[in-house]
Amino acid sequence: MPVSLKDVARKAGVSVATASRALADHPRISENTKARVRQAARELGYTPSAVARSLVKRETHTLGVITTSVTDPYAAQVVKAVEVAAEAAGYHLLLVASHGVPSREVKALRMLYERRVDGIVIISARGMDAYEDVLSHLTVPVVLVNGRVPHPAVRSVSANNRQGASLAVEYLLDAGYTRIAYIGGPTQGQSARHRVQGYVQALQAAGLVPSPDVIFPGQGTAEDGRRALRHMMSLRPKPEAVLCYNDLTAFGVLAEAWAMGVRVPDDLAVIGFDNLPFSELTAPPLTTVAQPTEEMGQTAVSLLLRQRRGEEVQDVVFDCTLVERASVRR
Amino acid sequence: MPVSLKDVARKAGVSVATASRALADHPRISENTKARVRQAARELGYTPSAVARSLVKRETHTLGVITTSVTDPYAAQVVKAVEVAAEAAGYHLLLVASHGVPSREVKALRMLYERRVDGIVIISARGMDAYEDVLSHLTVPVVLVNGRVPHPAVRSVSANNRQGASLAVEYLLDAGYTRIAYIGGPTQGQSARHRVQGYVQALQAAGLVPSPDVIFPGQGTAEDGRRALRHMMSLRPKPEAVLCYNDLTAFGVLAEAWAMGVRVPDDLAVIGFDNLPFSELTAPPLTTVAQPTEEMGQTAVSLLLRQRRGEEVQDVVFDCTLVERASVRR
DNA sequence: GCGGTTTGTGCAAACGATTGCACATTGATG
DNA sequence: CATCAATGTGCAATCGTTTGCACAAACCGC
Repeated sequence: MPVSLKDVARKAGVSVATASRALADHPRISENTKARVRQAARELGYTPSAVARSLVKRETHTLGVITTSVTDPYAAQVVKAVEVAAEAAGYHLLLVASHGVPSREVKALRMLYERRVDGIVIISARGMDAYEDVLSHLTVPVVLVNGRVPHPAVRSVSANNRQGASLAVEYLLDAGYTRIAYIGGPTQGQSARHRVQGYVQALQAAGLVPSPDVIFPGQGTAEDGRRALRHMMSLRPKPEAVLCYNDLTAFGVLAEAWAMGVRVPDDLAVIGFDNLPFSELTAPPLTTVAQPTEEMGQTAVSLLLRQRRGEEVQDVVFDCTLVERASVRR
Repeated sequence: MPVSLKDVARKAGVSVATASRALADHPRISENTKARVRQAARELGYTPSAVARSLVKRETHTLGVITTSVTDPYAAQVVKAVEVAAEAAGYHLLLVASHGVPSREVKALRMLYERRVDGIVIISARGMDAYEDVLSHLTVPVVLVNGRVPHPAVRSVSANNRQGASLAVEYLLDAGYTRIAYIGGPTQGQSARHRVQGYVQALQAAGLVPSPDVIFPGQGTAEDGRRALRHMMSLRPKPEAVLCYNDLTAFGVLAEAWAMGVRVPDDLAVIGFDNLPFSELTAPPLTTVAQPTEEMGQTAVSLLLRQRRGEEVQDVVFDCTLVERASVRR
């Protein structure tokens, strides 16, 4: 059983109130008493109970994070960013995985609320629709990273996925590629919708017509990339380049290309999205669209904390940048 | 402000005690009352406060997890396993990153204790020595994954790193390689020490003498792999195969090999350790030693929970297995 | 119609902190 | 020496639950 303030107070021969103030370095407590209390606390190995403190202070100094899975490297990056920003502000993270299942996202939301976290960040939410009724009773700020929900109280910070995808396509166009394929992501998420839009728009802006038979479905997994590549290689004429919904899909393309003897970028240029740490380790290193995950995480935390202080805050959108590596010929 | 049980009780016209029992489905509360209370709770959007409950029940249903970083893919795998095991048992995770700094590990430990988590799992601990005094006052079970600490109250679950490394070397020997290099990991951690021992022992068991000039230092990063490969290629005779402390290092070797035009496995066989999800996506796919991370995570949680119930538990060690892929010729 | 069980509810004391207020000392001031 | 401010400490309420115990009403068997 942990030692409580009462134990410390008894040992120091003072009241609980005094012990509390002594440890909090209250100015009205004599140095002498403070010393005695601190001494007692040390000897007993006293560690204050954050749960008791949270109850009275009505704040837990904890942020809830809902993510699909820790093993999703993109999510991991933003979790990390959130973690350092939170840590810097004196907050810690209660992490829960939804495994992409909408019902579990809602359950997670409720559980975090029960635990009275001071703010909630949801990364890449899927089941937005079902949120309505849960959200309506929440008294805690929520921000979505790369997602949106119609609820007025929910803020979002996201990458400009449309712009990012367009950027990639323009880059390919610039490099002389014209027959450009696309491998899509989970259609429930808005990032996937925006990316395909960006792809289509950039093509149209260049006077090209996006052909449905080079737009492949996918869920953002490596396996989707492999499968799409196999289809792609059976097409006549073959695509010269492919933009992938995310890096993971691109990794699948690269892996399957190696297995099939397709040379990248000579036979096919490949471009990813997310700039995962691994993407500079592939053979060839992957050209990809980067989101400023660092800033996004920081911003998410900052929005949460500002909302908590009663400030009115706006959604924020970050532009993407292109990271040139060797999977596209220049 | 969240609505409290008092609000619900008032609305239903009963005492707080009755409201509490009604929601807990206590047998001595009439169906009628239960219905009224539930109704009131629903209408007000009542969500019980886990912090208040934790205070009286003296349990938080939360497990603390200390890891180097969420972006470390190995750690992420075991965090995930811990997460699902915890979830299944009705627990959630307070995640904190130490960034490999011993002092932060200790701080994290203290913070988790303050928050009265029901158990703590530490993944790949580094600064074991400094733990002694913190640990001595802890009244919460702690288990280390892939690490050990002399403290009697701390259990550990780990992979048999020595056996794993030996397994890899024997596999290479079997395949006809004899000049086998090794790229090491962080020497503070015990996993790195055991792996190099396994490497050395397997060589000696085959009557070979491990040569210091093919044992390269490293910290388990991709950059270490790249650097080591460059050194290696300048050696005469060159090593025919290399065992890496972990997959990340192996990825670096592979990436640099691609850049230098070194063919794997024809010019050099490469073998990793950890079997990260990405290791089947490299070119060529990486042969590697796998730890049963799933079981390890589950076991960690189970040890924690059993210790909490007062059971006496033992350390557990899992054997590693070899995952054959294409970075070693057969 | 009387003891005795069953059923349903509330009072009040926890859990472990924080904090407003009252009170007792001490010291300074006129 | 009376007055008042400053200093140091404790009492008790509070945060939002749970739960042991007491108690009243209803029901039972005889």
